[in-house]
Amino acid sequence: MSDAATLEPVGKREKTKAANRQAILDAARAVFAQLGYEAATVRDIIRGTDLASGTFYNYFKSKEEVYEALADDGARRFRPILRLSRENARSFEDYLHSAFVAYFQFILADNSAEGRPIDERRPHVLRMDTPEMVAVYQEVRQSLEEAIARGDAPHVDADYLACACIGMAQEVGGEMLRRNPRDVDAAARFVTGLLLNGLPGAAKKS
Amino acid sequence: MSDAATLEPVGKREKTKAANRQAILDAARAVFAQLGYEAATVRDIIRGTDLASGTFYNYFKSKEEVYEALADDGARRFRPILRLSRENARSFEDYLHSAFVAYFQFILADNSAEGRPIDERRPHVLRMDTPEMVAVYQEVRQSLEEAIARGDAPHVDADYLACACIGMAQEVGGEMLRRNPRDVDAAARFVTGLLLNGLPGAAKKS
DNA sequence: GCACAAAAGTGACGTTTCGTCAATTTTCAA
DNA sequence: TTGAAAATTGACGAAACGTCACTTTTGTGC
Repeated sequence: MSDAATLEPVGKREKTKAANRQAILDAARAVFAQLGYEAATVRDIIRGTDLASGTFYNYFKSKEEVYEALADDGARRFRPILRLSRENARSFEDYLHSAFVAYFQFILADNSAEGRPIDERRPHVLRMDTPEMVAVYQEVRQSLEEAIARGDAPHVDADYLACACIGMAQEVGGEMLRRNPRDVDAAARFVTGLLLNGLPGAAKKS
Repeated sequence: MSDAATLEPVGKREKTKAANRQAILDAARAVFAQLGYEAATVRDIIRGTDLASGTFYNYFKSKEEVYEALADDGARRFRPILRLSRENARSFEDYLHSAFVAYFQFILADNSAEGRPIDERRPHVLRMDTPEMVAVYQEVRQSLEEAIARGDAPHVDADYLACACIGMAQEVGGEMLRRNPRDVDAAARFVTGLLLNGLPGAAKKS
């Protein structure tokens, strides 16, 4: 019981460093939710921790960089979920559907926290340019490319297709959050149907 | 020749007021393009005009409000173009295609100005919540609803569909701008095909 | 344990930007 | 022409910024 484990933060240095960074991120999440992104200041964030103002700049250059780190965090948590969808899928349709379900559930969970309306919290949009965000994009594109190569999907422009999927996920996901009740599965079925068969595939069954 | 015309700015008051507002917007456009949105300050903007700093606040509450006004402007210019697409369309497919072409050409024109990379200019995303932006959304949704009612399109959830169209237009449009050459028509064909027939409809003709 | 060097934390400080406001100039209409 | 309303001006105090000399904490070699 003494040798294994201790895989990451060993020394006290690294442990507090990781803890401080996380404390700042947590505080930032709370502050953004409460004041909105634009109104929040670096001081507001640091006040939510027991650190001094100067310490903030040991970890991040600015409020923007904190936001990117949060986005990155989200993407990093989402990626393995997405991968699972791919591995467990029995068909291409199944993959698409479960991937969208995963994404919609993800944003649903991320937005169940209290605070002001979702839209005011963020600098308006999950930017597509942080490293982890790009990784998610690549993951999606690669899945699509493989499906095409395997013959599960027609020969389409994989980059455009990935963009289309992400764009739809974002906008339809946002609309889903605005609705009541929030029906993740219905939204996922809509998008999946639209992708596979176009408008006829998205038609309501009535 | 003396009665008609003079529909909008008559008195000198209103004329300079409109001119000042426009001067601020123009300066803001330039400053955002040059410094990026985040780095730009209210002072940077006002320095681009011959007005004093205090005057800025007679017209806008903040940098954010200026950005919204710019987005609003864009939407206001885009709306009639969109309407034309609808009126001149001979079929639903034709409508979709020309609407996407219109949008892609629009963002292409908006981004041919010099400056730093597109992504750094804006607070990341054409927000969907300014009044004119909402109007564009409504315009799209209404077109789709009419097409459905007319029987040109199947019975689908018009709100989700409008969101999907807008999301795809944004992301695919962004990707189109990143490419070289920038082929507006190809992008529009991709999206239209995807909407009408799903993946098979988006397939490359090869 | 002790001592010393490297790393990290602290908060006061000068700087920059903010938003306001009393004073001034411009416009309009009587 | 004149006076009141509207708009502009720039200086000012408040607020946030980012830095840096100094202190505290941690790791290492003796």
